[in-house]
Amino acid sequence: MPSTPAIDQLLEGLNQPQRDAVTHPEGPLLVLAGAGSGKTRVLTHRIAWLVHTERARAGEILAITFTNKAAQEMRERVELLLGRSTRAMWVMTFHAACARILRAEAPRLGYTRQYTIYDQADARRLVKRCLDDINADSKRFTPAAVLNQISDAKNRLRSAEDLGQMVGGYFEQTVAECYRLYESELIRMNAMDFDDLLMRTVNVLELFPEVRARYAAAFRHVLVDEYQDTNHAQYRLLQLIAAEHRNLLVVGDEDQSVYSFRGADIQNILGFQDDFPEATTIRLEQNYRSTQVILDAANAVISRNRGRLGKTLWTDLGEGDPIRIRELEDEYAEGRYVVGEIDRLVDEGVSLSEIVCFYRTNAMSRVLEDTLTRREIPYQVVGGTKFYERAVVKDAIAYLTTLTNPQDAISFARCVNVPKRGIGQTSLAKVRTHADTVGISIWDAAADPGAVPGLGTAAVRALERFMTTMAGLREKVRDGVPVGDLLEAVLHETGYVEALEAERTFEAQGNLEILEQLVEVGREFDARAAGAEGDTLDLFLQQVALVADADTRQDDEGLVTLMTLHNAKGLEYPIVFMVGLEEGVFPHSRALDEGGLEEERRLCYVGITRAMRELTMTFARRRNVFGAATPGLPSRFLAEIPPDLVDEDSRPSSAGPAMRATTWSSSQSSGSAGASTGGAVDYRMGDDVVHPAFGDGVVTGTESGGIVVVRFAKDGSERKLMAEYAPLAKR
DNA sequence: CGTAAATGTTTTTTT
DNA sequence: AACATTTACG
Repeated sequence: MPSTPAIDQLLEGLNQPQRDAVTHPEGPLLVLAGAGSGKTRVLTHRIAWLVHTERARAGEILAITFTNKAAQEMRERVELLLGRSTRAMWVMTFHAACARILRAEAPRLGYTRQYTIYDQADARRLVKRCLDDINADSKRFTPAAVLNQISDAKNRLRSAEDLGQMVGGYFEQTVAECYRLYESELIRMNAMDFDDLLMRTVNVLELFPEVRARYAAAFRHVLVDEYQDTNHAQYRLLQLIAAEHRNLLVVGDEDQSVYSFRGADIQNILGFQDDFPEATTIRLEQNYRSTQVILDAANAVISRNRGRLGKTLWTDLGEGDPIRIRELEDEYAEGRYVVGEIDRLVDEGVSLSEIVCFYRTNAMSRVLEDTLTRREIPYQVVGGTKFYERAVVKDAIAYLTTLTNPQDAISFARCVNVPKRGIGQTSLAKVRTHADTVGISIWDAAADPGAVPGLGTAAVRALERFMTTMAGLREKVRDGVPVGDLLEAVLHETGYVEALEAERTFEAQGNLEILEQLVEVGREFDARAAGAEGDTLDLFLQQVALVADADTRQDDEGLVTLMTLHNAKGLEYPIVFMVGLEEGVFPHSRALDEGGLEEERRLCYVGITRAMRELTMTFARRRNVFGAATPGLPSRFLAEIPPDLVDEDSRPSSAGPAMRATTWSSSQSSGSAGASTGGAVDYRMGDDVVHPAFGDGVVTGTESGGIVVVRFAKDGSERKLMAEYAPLAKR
């Protein structure tokens, strides 16, 4: 029997709970998977098992992952297990699945199949325009903040009307008004933002029962990874699709929920048993990744959180090395320390690809990058300025978008005068107004520039030339020219490449190389999509719009990896550095303001549990924030790690107080922490002081850890300074 | 209309 | 400090 050994193979090496999850017969299943407990294995083996035992055909499986990269990896692993293609399987992110459903169903909502997907920058630009249109006070209503509010509403499946009807003050009503206009603008331009992809899919499924029935029947088995990070729209989507077969398998860990700012609702995983009373729950608590010391530290930190389902990780990998905590002078010393350690590790035979450095915010990567570059250590940054967010790439994409979606005024505006063609803001505004008044698309208005009132003859001629070029390119789109060739044609016929070449700068050269990469991406897409139907350009644009920075990570390269803690989820590295463990940085001050301490702690838990063998955490006494030196105290998370797990000796920074890992939490209460610095001055409320940068001030308070609060006369600002280190003097 | 200077904004995290 | 947007001027 050929099937028996294969099934054995599928279950081989799995522990009992993993095996139970993989062979779960039918019905809802909740897998609470601690960090490093092999949840990806469970998911891949489960899918393979379903197909292999003919409980589902490939096309009946919908598997949701958090990133495109994870989807791709999952697909590859399932293919390896099954030994056959998984093309019919839906293995993708929520957003990609929704985009795909909407490509088929969006016409029911008044969109065309060629709808544009706006990224956050596009969306913000549009919100800004809407705010201007409704004359909102630009001081109180920043586009980013309002877009956040709109995004929150959409993630809760609330329409602009819903929001307007809810009682609320002036602020809420203005947001609702902006939302209403923003929404009608999106529809007019045949565009959706990221949140729309989810909400519109839910709309389609709710409004058209026959559509819902079709997808609900099609997906016999639905599997969801990182369930703790789903928001309400995603939750509702799963209910609509999975309520029938009830074969919903969700895998998650409430301790790793770190996306509440994106609307993720931890209640989704905490309440799964209430939603599906017949659900089975399986816990995976054996960790196959980290040493016991690392797990003990992680367990100790996360145990401070409330409202957990509760689980304790264990391993049989042995104790391992203690966690190293290091105090550095500033972020440069921190960078030098980390890079020095990397050097040492490399000498010991460690591969660069085994090393990762995590930080709280993207901006913190720069110092590390500089230091690595100086020491000539190759590295990769995951996140930061993403390929598809580079201005040149967005320009090129805007051209393609304009060609396929002529209603998209944002993309049109982006490319119409790049390179410079003499069609500036004033002319563009006239065209736009004309289009709005007559009720035609911006493309149609521009196609007949003579009819636009008040447009100068030079602008008319420029527009005519531009539109002739674009019309020619549109012919190519109609003829089904491959994406790679089309991109090439666009870049040359519009004069884009020539303009860059004429610049003759180092930067322009780099941009040209980036564009070559983009053309290459197009060609690769063509190669893979060969034989598909005619509208490959739309598919390409859809795919490009949903690429995330986490997807750009490379493995098996001789590169050190740098990334934010948020990007770290789901990954593991033998050697982990966590930098910037300072109050205000991590936990981030803004998160603290919003009551997000527990989420910050979960983020810390995620970081710690990425480490397999060695974990080093650093903090700096001084850090430049917004270009100004800011004193820092060790993060409270450091004090939450039991002292006996920490290596306390060999402080790299000779200067400064000899704070021990075990003592900094207690020493914070004494006014002059650390003691050993000479000349520590006691400040009292009301003392007149002077600061070289901020000028004269008066002490308005003192806080634990040797912090004085000073109000400065010059700008009336109140600042917290560390009495010991700040260049502050009594008068 | 385009350039350069001034001004404002940003840094929390992302599909 | 870095970058985007707005303003002033040629």
